[in-house]
Amino acid sequence: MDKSEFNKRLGLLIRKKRIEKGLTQLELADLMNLDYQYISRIERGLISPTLFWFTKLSEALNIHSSDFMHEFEETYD
Amino acid sequence: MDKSEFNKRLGLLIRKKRIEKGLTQLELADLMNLDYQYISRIERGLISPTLFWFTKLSEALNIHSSDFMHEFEETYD
DNA sequence: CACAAACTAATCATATATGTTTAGTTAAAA
DNA sequence: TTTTAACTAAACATATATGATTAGTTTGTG
Repeated sequence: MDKSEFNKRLGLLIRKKRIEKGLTQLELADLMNLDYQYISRIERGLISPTLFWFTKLSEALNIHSSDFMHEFEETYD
Repeated sequence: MDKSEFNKRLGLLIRKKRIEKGLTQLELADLMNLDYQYISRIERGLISPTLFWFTKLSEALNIHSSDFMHEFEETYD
């Protein structure tokens, strides 16, 4: 899978999880101490977060990053 | 955990996994189509790879990235 | 010791992630 | 329809990830 498709699929899953938790982009961004435009870019697949930020994002969504990764892997099996 | 400590712990685990698989930094880098100095920097904790490259790295090491993350989480519980 | 493979370190370049601001769009609610 | 919250989009800046080269160090092996 190329980077572009990877990022798009990742963004869709992150958006799904955020909405399931009832959070806005702004609220999620506040939990991570960064700006919500960053969340918007991730969800639209424009960027691939570093592993450090992916872990912070998982914590903010109350999901183990390993579980998050597992669910993500299932989206392209 | 701050970014610096996060990266150091991640680097140590990646190095451990690479050596368990009997790969040199160069061989691992070749599997990922990038230069081995990049692997060196990750293992020394100088950088945090993007999620995309972390996934590629996991594939090259024949480990599910979710399992990799799970083992990583255990290093700081 | 000598030799070679593996790795570190430093530097410089480029690509991409991240920070910030502003304007515009969408969707829901009054 | 008007208003507002939520979001997208685009531009610009800075920080960091990634690419590449070169020199030096470590480590194992003869």
